[in-house]
Amino acid sequence: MEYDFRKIEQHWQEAWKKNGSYKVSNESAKPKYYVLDMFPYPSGAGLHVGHPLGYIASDIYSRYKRLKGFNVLHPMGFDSFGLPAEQYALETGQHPAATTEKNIATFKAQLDKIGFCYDWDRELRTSDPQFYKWTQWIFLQLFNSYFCNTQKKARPIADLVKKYETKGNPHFTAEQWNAFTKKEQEEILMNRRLAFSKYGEVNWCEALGTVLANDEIVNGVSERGGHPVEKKKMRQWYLRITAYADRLLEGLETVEFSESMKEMQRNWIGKSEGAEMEFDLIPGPSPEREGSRSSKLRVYTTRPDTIFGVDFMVLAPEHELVTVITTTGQKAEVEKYLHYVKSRSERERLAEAKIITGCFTGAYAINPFDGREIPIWIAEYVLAGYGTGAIMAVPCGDQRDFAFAKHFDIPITNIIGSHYNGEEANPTKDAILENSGFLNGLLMKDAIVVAINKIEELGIGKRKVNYRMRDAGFSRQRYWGEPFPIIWSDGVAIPLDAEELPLELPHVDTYGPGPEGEGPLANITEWVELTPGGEVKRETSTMPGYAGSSWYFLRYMDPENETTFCDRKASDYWNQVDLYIGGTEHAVGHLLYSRMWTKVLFDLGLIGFDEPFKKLLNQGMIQGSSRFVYRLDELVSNFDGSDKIQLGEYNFFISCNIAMPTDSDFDRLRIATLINEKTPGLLNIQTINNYGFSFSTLHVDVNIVDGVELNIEEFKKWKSSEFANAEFILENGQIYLWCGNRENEQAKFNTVDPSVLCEKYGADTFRMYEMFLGPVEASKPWDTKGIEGVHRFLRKLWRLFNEASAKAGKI
RNA sequence: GCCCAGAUGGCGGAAUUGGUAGACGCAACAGACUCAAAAUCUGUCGUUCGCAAGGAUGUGCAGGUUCGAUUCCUGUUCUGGGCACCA
Repeated sequence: MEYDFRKIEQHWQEAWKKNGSYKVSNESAKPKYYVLDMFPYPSGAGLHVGHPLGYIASDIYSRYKRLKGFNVLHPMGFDSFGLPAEQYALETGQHPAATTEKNIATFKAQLDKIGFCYDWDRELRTSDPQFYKWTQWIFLQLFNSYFCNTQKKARPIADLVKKYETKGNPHFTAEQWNAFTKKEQEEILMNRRLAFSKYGEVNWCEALGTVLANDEIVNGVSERGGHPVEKKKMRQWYLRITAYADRLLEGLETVEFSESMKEMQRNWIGKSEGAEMEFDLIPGPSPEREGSRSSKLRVYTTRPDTIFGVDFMVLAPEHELVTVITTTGQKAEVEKYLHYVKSRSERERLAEAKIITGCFTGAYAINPFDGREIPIWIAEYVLAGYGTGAIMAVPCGDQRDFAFAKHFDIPITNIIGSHYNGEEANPTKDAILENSGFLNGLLMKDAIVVAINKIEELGIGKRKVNYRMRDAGFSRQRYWGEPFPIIWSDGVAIPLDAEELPLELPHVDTYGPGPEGEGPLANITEWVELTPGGEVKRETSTMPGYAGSSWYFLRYMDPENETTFCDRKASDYWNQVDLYIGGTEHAVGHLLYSRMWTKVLFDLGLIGFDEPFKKLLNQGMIQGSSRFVYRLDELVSNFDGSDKIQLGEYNFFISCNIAMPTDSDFDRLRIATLINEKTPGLLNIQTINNYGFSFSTLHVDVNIVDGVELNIEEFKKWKSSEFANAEFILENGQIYLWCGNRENEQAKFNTVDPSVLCEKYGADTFRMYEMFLGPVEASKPWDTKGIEGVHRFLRKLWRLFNEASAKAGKI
């Protein structure tokens, strides 16, 4: 009996649909199991073979658990708000809703071909008003909550107001609070809300016309497109994720994520424990310093044990004390340096991190333990935004301090004896301290605590924990996102009532930015201005891409509910996602945000668990295996390169091993001879050895390649017959191609549409082949060739089974 | 520089409470069917010595523990990923 996969698969896919085989109920006596895929952004390019890897793995596991007697929730939906759709709208004028709708249809058709067991009745889209109604609602919960530092959890802001009204706080009494104007009170409350608004320096990207989050910037340029990013002051919304830093760290102990994933999150949070301490400044003769409010310098250090090794102080150039302490003598010098720093973009600063720059202020600080006078410098390598923006430099123990001291000839004190060799700093904690006053003879590890205790005892500093993570920017100057349910009146943010949700995204005619860097919504005056003249107006930013994805896993549990985001009964039943599968690229973005939202919802008693994902599996990337063809570019004289003959226009394509033999230099004479066979007399064979060839490599569409052999006929037709007149220098009658692994990208012509493979070999072959490539977690190159073997295997299996059944008289 | 993960045939990769290394697939080679090719089927397939039977050797490298190590320990090299003036 023939293995007619088309008939089999079509029959069953129809049967599943007709019978609603994969419809899941929230009422079941069976134990539950929740398997979730990171939902895709429905891009215009459709699915490629890299997408389904995780989906197939989760689908197989869902089916397995179902057969094992579990009630399995295995839904799919679309992360349909986002920048690309808007970019496309800007370019083509089509409404993002329309293109998104079309893209989703393509995705669903492709997914259906692969035979997944999703319960499509639970499908959701983040751009659907019935979905983002609840994204807005949760935003309001964040807005109306604060983080209680005593209970270490979120509580309604009303509790805080009550406390202020009756007891006040260290900065004001209850009476003072009650006497504040509404606006003043709101400003104070804004400092505590979990979703809050403030003027802040944001990463503004001119080219994209939007503000970017820290994790959307790589090496000072935008992750998408590599555009320059600059600092700009704007009123922005933020999520107070830093309040949850400790709980986000602790929570990692309770979940099954890969060690590297946990490590990435820990690095991002960047917790460090140390001490903040104050140094007296030497009162000098400079008249400019008279009347300055502070004569202390506060630094942050994780190594208070090295206090006797401090040879200089460094302030960030932006530090407020810089202008205060600079002496008359150094003033010109410092101003010159500050000017230089300002002229450098973030990008240059990062790129040229190795260049040591700095400037002496002329001022000194006093070491409280030995009275030494310590020169104070300013330098770029100290960041204004971390710690106190000032450090105590210990050159014998810190490499950067060491390099700085060497560069500016600052004498170095050795406090670690033979552990320091004078050649480089040694950051050890295992040395016995010397030249260290009351710490002499102590092991550094032990001295840390001794030093902190002493510092606290003397009242010159205290223990302090620092985090690298900043509060998450939550505003985007964009159209295609959730509108904020916020109205501004006299500078006070007023939340909409829950009954007014969803605040639907209005239609716009143009997607270009509004005035002063605002989003496109700012252009719709009639929507923005709620009173004539705009005294009362709507917030015009929209929420970022991670808003919807921070809680979507809850909505799948109860997708139709019109009265709440997710019924407590449903979330108690389905509880955490038992298995979450997706790519590593969301390690610090999506995963941290959804973990935070979950904790807030838990704190407010809206759900019963505080970690969203119990087990996380990161599927590896399937690298597109790109194919390149060699094209002859030019002939260059060996002697001075002055004599060039351009050959690009002839479109000579050369087989891989002739152009780039692995074991020897290429054979000029042979190539020249072959070329002259095609175009007689083009090259002078006699002098050919005085020349060198140069080649370029072109990406070839992998769909017109059989393994490493080019399909020449198809190639001539490719790209609207751009290479119709090309000449081919063959090897064994073939053009062999060079292979390289690249990311799957349309521009590199290395994407394979899974539907095509399902059509040709069947979904079962395709699914099985993806699993055969190796462990799901590993990254691996895609090679369509091996799929044949899996297909043969299934055919053999089918035949064996049917023959055996026939013999047993069962068929 | 720091952190994490990994290294097994020509290739993707199996195999761990420590017990026959190389499952399954790809590629390659040989055979069957065919006028022929494709498709399909059968067989061989780590390296090495041997006509063969059989032997030696072999899981990045160097050691160690053990009756026995791909598996455990120490050191080391390389590869991939992440972070990086974070005091």
